[in-house]
Amino acid sequence: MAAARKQGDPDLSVGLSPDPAFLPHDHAHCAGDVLARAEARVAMAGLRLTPVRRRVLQILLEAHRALGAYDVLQRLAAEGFGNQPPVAYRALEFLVEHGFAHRIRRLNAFMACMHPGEDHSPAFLICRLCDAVAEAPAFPVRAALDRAAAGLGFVIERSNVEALGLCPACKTVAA
Amino acid sequence: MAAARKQGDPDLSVGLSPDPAFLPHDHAHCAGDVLARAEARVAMAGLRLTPVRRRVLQILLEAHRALGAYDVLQRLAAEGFGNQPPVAYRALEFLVEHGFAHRIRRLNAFMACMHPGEDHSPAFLICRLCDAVAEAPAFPVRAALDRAAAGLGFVIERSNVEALGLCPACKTVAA
DNA sequence: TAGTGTATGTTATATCATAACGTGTCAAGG
DNA sequence: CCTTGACACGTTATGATATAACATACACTA
Repeated sequence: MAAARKQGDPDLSVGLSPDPAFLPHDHAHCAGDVLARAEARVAMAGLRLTPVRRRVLQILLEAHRALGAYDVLQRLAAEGFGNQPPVAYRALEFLVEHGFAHRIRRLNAFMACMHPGEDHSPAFLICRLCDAVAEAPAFPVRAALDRAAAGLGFVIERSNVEALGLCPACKTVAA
Repeated sequence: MAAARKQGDPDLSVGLSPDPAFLPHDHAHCAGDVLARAEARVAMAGLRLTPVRRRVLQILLEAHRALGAYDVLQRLAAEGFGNQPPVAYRALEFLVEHGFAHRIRRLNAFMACMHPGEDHSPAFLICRLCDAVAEAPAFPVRAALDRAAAGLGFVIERSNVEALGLCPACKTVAA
């Protein structure tokens, strides 16, 4: 499914391109620059950004919102890559594993990381009306979480913070 | 699947009953008292804790760990309730909706809330080895999250914080 | 009693995800 | 050169999770 729709709704996503970040920003930066930095980081780490993986990252960057694995797969297939689920899942797993993308569990979807290599305890703000997802800086959140975990003797390795609510635009409309 | 196992693993869950909270605690309190308080809260709120819903809550309390919807369903069916997925999903949805249970997305599972009516911005600490889940107090986490969201003009309605790592017991074993 | 709202039971299907295996590619070492 | 081993990709098949849609039952009340 397209992450931005409920099951059963028609897929209006192609050509719509709503901007899912809540504040105006330089979209060119989002795609081009992030991809360039990803290439650099991959080289540094001795990883392989293969054609499928690169293309999946591009797809996520271009969509600029959370996409389901099958959405990604559909686009891959249309370009001559494999058309079976594992192709998409494997590429997505690689990207998530190495911090180039994030998995949004509430939406069963994936989105490109907008700050690869930086910060990295992201919190996701998901609009329940338009399904836009913003990646909020969340160092303080992670710090508080670490303290809570420490109190129970738990060691955190990865954390996922997802908040559901209303983005500025939908908040206004709904009011 | 049982939330405590990977796909394909045999289901050893029946009769095992490992204690998923990381610190010693009064188990009787977990089940009996929590259920009693749930009954009270339901009455206050004008909700209906029907037989299926009550039984699902009991099942979650007894299991004392995260259970998949199909695990719950299996137990319901064995007791003469409906044996189709919606029966379990609807009851679970009710419980989650009203704060009697939580959905652990990383495990595709559900667990009883151990502090119904209190605090309620829980953070879940999930052990990657034994799949035990602890519900950590997370007021500071939620506060930090609210601040981050406010900076983007986003209004949080519900939040879900899940951390993956090692519980005290597994940390020791793995060392 | 008839009507209304809510919950449950059931059928069917949609959606998400992975196991398992074969094939291709490429670089390292013989 | 040519083998070997690691890794990624393509494909088949299936498993696991979740919901739409409709039928039935039950409680309340007008």
